[in-house]
Amino acid sequence: MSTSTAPIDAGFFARDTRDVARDLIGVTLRRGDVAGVIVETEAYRDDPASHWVTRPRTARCMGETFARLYVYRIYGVHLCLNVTTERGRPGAVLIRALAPADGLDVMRARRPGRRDRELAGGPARLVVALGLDASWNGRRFDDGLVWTTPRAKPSVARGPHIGISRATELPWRFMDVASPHVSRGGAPRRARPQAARGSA
DNA sequence: TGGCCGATATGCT
DNA sequence: GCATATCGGCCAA
Repeated sequence: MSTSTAPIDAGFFARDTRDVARDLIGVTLRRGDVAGVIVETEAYRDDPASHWVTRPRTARCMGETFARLYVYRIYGVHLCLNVTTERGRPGAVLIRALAPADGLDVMRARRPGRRDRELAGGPARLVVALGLDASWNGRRFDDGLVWTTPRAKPSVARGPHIGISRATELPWRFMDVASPHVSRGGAPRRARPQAARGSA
């Protein structure tokens, strides 16, 4: 069965980062035979937690490009996948979780001994599940990856950033309310997610 | 040049 | 729930 149709074009990313992060929920991300539905994202622009501020050299692409992959290493071992956004302003969207949709056997081979929910439910996990590495940094978003919009938009909730120590009050984390594949057990505890129609 | 910290994941208490 | 692995980038000296 096909749950996705139209491919995303580069102009999709040349918009307000929060709108891009919200609209990426439900999008299918495919690399070869492996695919997953994006169920959780985070938006970063020029807030104090953004790499545009904390790692200006490596995150230079946030300000100079849109629709390019930004892959960085964290805590020595893990890689995270972002896509740069906005024309003429710094911005990037962190892909935080996928719901596995195709190529489950390949994902299991890449992450042996993991439950299906843990295959791609986390920023570093989905990088492993898709078989990406640091060499993907700087590529065009569609160089080796296919992004397709959902036939029907899922219900999107918003909540605060997680995993960071600054600017945690910004409600720039977006997630599919119906998906059990979001990281950190789903809805945030301290601030309950709210409807995310319209950016703020 | 040294030291500190991080947009994480995992294992142990 | 909390400590820790592990390393590149960044800032202070």
